[in-house]
Amino acid sequence: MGARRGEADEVVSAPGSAVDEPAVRERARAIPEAAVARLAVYLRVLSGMAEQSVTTVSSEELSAAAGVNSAKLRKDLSYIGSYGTRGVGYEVEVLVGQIERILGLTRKHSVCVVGIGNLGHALANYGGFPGRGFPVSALFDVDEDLIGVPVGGILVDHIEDIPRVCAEREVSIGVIATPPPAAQGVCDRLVSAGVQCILNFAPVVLQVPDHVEVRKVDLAVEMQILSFHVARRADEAAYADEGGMVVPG
Amino acid sequence: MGARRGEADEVVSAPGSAVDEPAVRERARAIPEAAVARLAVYLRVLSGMAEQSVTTVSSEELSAAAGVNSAKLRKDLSYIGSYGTRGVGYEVEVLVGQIERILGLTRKHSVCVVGIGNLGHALANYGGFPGRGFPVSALFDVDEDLIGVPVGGILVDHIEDIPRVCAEREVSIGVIATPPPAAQGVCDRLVSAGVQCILNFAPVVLQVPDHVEVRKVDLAVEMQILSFHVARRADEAAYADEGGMVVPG
DNA sequence: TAGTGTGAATTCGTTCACAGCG
DNA sequence: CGCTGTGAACGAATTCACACTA
Repeated sequence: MGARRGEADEVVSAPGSAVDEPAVRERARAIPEAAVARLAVYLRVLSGMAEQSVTTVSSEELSAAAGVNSAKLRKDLSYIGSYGTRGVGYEVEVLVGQIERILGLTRKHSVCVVGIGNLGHALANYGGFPGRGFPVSALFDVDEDLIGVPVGGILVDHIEDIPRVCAEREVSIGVIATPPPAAQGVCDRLVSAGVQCILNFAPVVLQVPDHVEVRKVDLAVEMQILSFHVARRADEAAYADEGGMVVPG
Repeated sequence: MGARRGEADEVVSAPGSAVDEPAVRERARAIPEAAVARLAVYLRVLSGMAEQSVTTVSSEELSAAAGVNSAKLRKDLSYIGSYGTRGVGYEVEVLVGQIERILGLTRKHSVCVVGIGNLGHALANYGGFPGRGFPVSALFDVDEDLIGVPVGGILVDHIEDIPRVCAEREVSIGVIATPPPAAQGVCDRLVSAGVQCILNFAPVVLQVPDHVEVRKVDLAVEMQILSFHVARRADEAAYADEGGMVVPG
């Protein structure tokens, strides 16, 4: 904390005129995280449509395919500019391009995977991560039997070499797929190697400096949230059985 | 939609007096989703503490370990009742028990995994899902070469048998790890088999009836969110270089 | 006319700040 | 006295509803 808190001139009208690259800076900061996640989903749906030679979509169609309501979709798209045509809809190609630009997908992001167990293997074998643009360019483990072995076409290096290898291959995203006890140590190495974005599959809360972005994928948490819903349903059912629920007209 | 929208008497004061099981029903519905996800994290941290024979924690300690601030932690815990001691903190064992109860972890939830590729294998081999309480009791695929083969101790069945097998083994959570084109079909089968909770690893937006709960784990989306942050950082750096940033006092 | 783009209203979640209790 | 538990203030995200325009 300190130098943060942008001067961001409120997101006012008059957006996408002539300019191309500039003016995006202020904009980018203003997009809510939740909207960014959805933009990625819209992008996938739109890519599918493009493949099927669909050229135009309305907010209604696109939102249905993406599983959100149309107001939310339009609001989300408005964060990135005005690329629709009133009375008509959006050009698929244009939206794909604009979302890719905002998400920074016009540039490649080298990825490394640390921890080549079951999951690490699965990740390495995706070979060029989901949706491409994310080439896996380094793999790490501690197991001596794995060092130097190719997995998904990449040789596994030792965890000690994270700083050197990550620097050489300009890794910008680190994926942690180690057992829990190893995760924080690996994370520290990645951070000192200059990696600023981390995707963590280990069920551990990572401690990182402010400038590092961590996203986590936590199986146990997901399962437990589902469990909560199962339980809630059971409670409601029991409640209804007791005569507590009013049957609607 | 219709019979929803609880009568929930506002969550007012005077909570955990004598009653034990009842009164929780109204309560459960009132816990924000975001808080449920965090409760799962607190549970893990607390379990770790219990293993190390820690008997008491303050909101300050626990929140630091869980990576949230203490106000949020206390608010989250207040949703499940008043189990702390003012001036002291919380008893680890008590909190573990209460969170497990709220998350429905006192009951086992049978899980099936559909799609036994790289990821499916990894999931099946966790054998009894993260944090236990989630025994994997069925596996499915379409590949004839896999049917009848044991993976992680369970025989793989054909996708056509989802309804029968899921009913027999009382599966309450379905995990989809198939290629994208197969996901919706599998989802439909799970739903018609009575599975009400689904964890979806396929990069597809599933369409399900209202009463089914879907959580998704979407690698591509996670990577793209990180990409967005990389891009934002780059923009900010460029902006600062241009002399646009005011160096704070 | 059909459908975008967006202020305004609303809902939801977080943080503050302090009363109350052990 | 210290720490919990929580109303109240705040802020972020969603939804509404309609002016606007191709």
